[in-house]
Amino acid sequence: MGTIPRKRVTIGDVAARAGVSKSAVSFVFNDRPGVSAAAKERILAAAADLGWQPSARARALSRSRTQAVGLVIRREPELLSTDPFFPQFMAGVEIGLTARDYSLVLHVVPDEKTERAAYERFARESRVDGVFLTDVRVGDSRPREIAALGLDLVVIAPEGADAGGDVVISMDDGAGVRRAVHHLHSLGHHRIAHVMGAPGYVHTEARRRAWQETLAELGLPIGPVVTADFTGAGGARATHELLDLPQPPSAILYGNDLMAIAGISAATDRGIRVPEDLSVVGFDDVPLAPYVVPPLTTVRQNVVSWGTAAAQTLVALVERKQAPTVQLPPVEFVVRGSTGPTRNRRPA
Amino acid sequence: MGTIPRKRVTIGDVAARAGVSKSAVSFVFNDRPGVSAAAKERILAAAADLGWQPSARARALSRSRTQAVGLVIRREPELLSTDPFFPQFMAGVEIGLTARDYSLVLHVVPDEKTERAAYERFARESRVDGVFLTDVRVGDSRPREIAALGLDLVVIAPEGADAGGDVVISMDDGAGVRRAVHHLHSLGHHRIAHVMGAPGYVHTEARRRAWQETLAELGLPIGPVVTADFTGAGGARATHELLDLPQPPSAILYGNDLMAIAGISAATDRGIRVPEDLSVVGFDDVPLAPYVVPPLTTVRQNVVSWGTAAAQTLVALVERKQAPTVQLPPVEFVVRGSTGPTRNRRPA
DNA sequence: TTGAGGACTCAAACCGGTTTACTGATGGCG
DNA sequence: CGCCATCAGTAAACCGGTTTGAGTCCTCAA
Repeated sequence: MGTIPRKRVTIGDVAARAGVSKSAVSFVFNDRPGVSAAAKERILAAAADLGWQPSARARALSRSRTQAVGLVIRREPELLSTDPFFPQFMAGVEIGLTARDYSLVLHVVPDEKTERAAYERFARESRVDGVFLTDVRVGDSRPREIAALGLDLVVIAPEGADAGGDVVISMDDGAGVRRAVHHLHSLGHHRIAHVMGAPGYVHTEARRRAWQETLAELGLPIGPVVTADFTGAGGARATHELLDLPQPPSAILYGNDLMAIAGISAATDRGIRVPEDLSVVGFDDVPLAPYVVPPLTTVRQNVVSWGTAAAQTLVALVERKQAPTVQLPPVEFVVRGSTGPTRNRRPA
Repeated sequence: MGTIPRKRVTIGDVAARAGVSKSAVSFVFNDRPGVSAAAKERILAAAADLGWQPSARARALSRSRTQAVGLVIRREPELLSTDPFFPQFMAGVEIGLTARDYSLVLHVVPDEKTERAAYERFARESRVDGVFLTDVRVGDSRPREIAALGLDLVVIAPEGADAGGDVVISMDDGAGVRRAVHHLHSLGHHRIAHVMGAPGYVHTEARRRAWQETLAELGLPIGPVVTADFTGAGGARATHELLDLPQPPSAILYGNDLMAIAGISAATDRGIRVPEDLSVVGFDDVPLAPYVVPPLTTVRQNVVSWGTAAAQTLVALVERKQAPTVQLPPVEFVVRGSTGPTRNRRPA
């Protein structure tokens, strides 16, 4: 005889098999008191036999909570596959979420309109309990909007960003920049330029500010700055602009690795050698950084750990529990071949 | 007086406001007949007034479907932020999913055990209706396992992969490789080596086979092959191995861009110039490819379109509808500066 | 005039859990 | 010994939708 067309096994089946009520099973699976050790054992055995596990669907409805959080990734197509941030961040988030049996719902959107729609959909459909917010911009209105939708929120932003009372996982972008400038200074560089990423972002601003403040502290002149956009093309353009200057810099600090690598390429095209004629520092430490010619000196941040911290914090927020205090590892500064001593020493 | 502590608005509120039953509201929101035009209008107005939208939670339970699909990303930490595949694929998936109001649930896992656990959790918790499977390996048992879990499945794999009856979105990895080999041949290259990616993957195998077959077609000797692992370190190691050969190749075709770029770096370190002494071809066209020195000749695939096709297919599968036939754009071969005519012409 | 059929509409059951209120049975204690 | 607190366990309500079955009202053909 064939197998009976097997329906999905439910909590009722488990209860029947263990000879108890549905409530008892529910209590056991939610670590609530009110079930004897013997009964608990029978219930667990029955569940194991039947291969039963509470359905997230049913649970979500009765608890009015999804056990899922959302992440909206907004990226220009050009930058989508370059950015080392999101893959690492998501890997970290995963670590923090699976430990608490949460899931991550993802939306990848191209522009602001679709981004807003994604958050609204999250809220209206009750698909997630809370969301992460990254790529914060100066004067960003999204935190308020998201809060208004009734979603719990954890913001990921550089230290010192105006958080307006939101829960923030903050990383110290400035520390890396400071180390970079000190490194260049110790190599004798005097004219240190900066190529900024896309304007408007808090982290773009934070990096520029740290660059400027460190130069001031060291008594160096505030070198030229060019605003770019985090893309390779933008980095190349900015580099040409800087090298066209009557008094070009001897070192350039870029807002990310992609621009820095494009910068090396642009310089090389002009016959300017790196690092003999020009020192280059990136930001991110993409996996390719050690393998470009010359290998890129850059700032490495532990993005995975931010993700984990952000996830733990968001889960705690959703469950109205005390958020664990997480210690984020400090930034690292990785010296490779793209920086070297300057030849044109401080002019008289 | 203060605002009344507002509860979540439900279908009942909408029904009451429109003066109809819950069923009528449900019918309207599911495009089912049986509601007069007048009633429909009142219902839509009421819903709009109240800002109501069906709750995904409740809908998932009553329909026994989540309107969400899952993607499990397994990547070694080293490769996580390098791989241009997943970000683009996810962006494409998003396009296909939002059109049908589906969501994407993501898990990023480090190894096989956690990967299996992720699929099991998807199924047991009923969190998703179907899943994508990528990075198919030779003799992969996962399609069977996933099917056994009762999840609908769409496999993304190179053409010719043994699909065992699964629904497959297949891309033609071989076409790109063939174009690359022809390109090198037309430049006069005779000894064309291949650096493979991580062994065991269907796409690693497909690329190697295409390389070999094209060489044979052109009457060229089957050059040396080295197995690597898609990482920069692996690519560098493989390159040194090839250049150490008594009769080193004049051109190397790599399994991906990261290895190719590391290969250029390794060759440069040895004083071998690219492309004068050695031509290099990558695979992927990462955004950095135009900006390394020299700019990388490589194969570009439209991964976004795979994602969209895969998403549309999976949704159709889940809903037991006819899958749309999607035409995937052909691969492109991008010639840049890392390939050039060989100096040591075909030996006598 | 009647009956069949179609168009609308609604009440109730259902999806599969969680939570609440309540019942018995113990047990500790004054 | 009597009373109250505690523990184990259950039935039923509930979460917020979808789906089914039955009922009402109209229209049209026989």
